[in-house]
Amino acid sequence: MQEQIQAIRGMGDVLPPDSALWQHVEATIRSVLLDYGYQEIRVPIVERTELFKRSIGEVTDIVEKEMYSFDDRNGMSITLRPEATAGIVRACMEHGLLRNQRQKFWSTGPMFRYEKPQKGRYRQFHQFDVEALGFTGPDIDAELIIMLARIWRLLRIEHLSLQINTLGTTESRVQYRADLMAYFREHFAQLDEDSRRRLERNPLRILDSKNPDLQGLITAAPRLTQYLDAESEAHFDGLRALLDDAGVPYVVNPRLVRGLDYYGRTVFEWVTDRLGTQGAVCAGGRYDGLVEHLGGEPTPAVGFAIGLERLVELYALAGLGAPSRVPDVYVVAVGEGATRCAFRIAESLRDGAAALRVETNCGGGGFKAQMKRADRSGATVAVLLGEDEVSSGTAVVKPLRTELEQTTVPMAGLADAIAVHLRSRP
RNA sequence: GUGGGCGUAGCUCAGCUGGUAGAGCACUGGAUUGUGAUUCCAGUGGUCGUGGGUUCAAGCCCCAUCGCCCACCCCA
Repeated sequence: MQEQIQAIRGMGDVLPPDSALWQHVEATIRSVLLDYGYQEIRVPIVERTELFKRSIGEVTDIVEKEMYSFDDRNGMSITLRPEATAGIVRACMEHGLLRNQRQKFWSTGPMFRYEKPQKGRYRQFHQFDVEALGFTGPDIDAELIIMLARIWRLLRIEHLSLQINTLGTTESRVQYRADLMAYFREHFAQLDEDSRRRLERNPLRILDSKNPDLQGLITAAPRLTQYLDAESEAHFDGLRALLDDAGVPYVVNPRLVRGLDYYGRTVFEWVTDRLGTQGAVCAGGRYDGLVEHLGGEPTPAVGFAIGLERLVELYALAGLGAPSRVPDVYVVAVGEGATRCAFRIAESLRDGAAALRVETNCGGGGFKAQMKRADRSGATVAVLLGEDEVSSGTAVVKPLRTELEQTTVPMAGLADAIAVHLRSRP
């Protein structure tokens, strides 16, 4: 016997009934984004490895050990995208979409990161990504966050809290970073193993440490706010004012930093405590330096990514289900003549003014078996066709959700007879 | 990458200190010959993740491997 081929580690399937949950979550998000004037952009799942190295940063975990990189047949190194921003920015530059223009884009699809899978963390995962390019002021930052709050509200998702912070400009952060590094070097002996490792590569992350032994040291560390330039401070104040006006609650978390190098000024994160340790459902921020860094004109930009697996899981926990889509009619047909008749009837009911949702029995079976299927389909009424009906040109209409009696009607009156039952649907 | 737990029918699981597998749900059929969701009866379905090893004998023990789960790390 042949070995069963399994899915690749960390790459899951979405099956019914979960797929209905995904559909609902995705449709809700898409609809809000379109309403706010964001347009869809579709970019390849594979890009040149160089793009991600340059945009995400050479010394990040993502680039160093999490990318799915391959050589293609010409020996060019290509990579399954670990995130969406790089590809979208590349596309914008390539097609001249940023020349004196502003763009509001959204995109969605799978991302790939070679990590050890656990709850809320997969090797193939899905994001909804939004990028606003060419906007400088805090208004667009606020719009993104307010828009997200609306999405959560429409999905009736609770237990999500918003944290925001500002990282200031690149210049101010460079200074802060240097001073912070110096501070932790002075207290090197007190640092744990993780923090020592972070010290050289990303000292800001030490501030994020969960180790209780370090909290005193962290509290006494230099604060980014002390380094903020006036402009960044004003930008952040502007954002907060707009969020306050909109009634979107938030917590300013001075320790909130980002794993990707290109962020500056606004950063934000929606987190939950309901999904275990991988609690970041949506994260984003400003990356004013990225376009220039990739060789384009200096272009302000801000965006976010929603982790769909995590969001769907959170939605599932709320137990709200998905809007169900059941047929109006299930056509039961026993015998070859009846089957042919059933197909004609089904199509004409679908074509009719009422545009009925019709499921036709396929796969044969007697009346009993077909009635069972009709019931399980969730249909409101069953239309029954057998030898007798075919020869007399009639059909039986049987309500499945009410106690009303079934009726036998001539073919021409079928749609009307069905309509009666659909109106009295519970 | 580091640690811990788990892997028995499609699904949820039971299987005592090792003696070659069971339940519920689902599915199929039946309870007077053309009719569902209740009830009753019967049936299909598993080389116990995979590969080795120990043993007279392994689902239960050992090793390896694949996968899942949880935490660290990181992040969506």
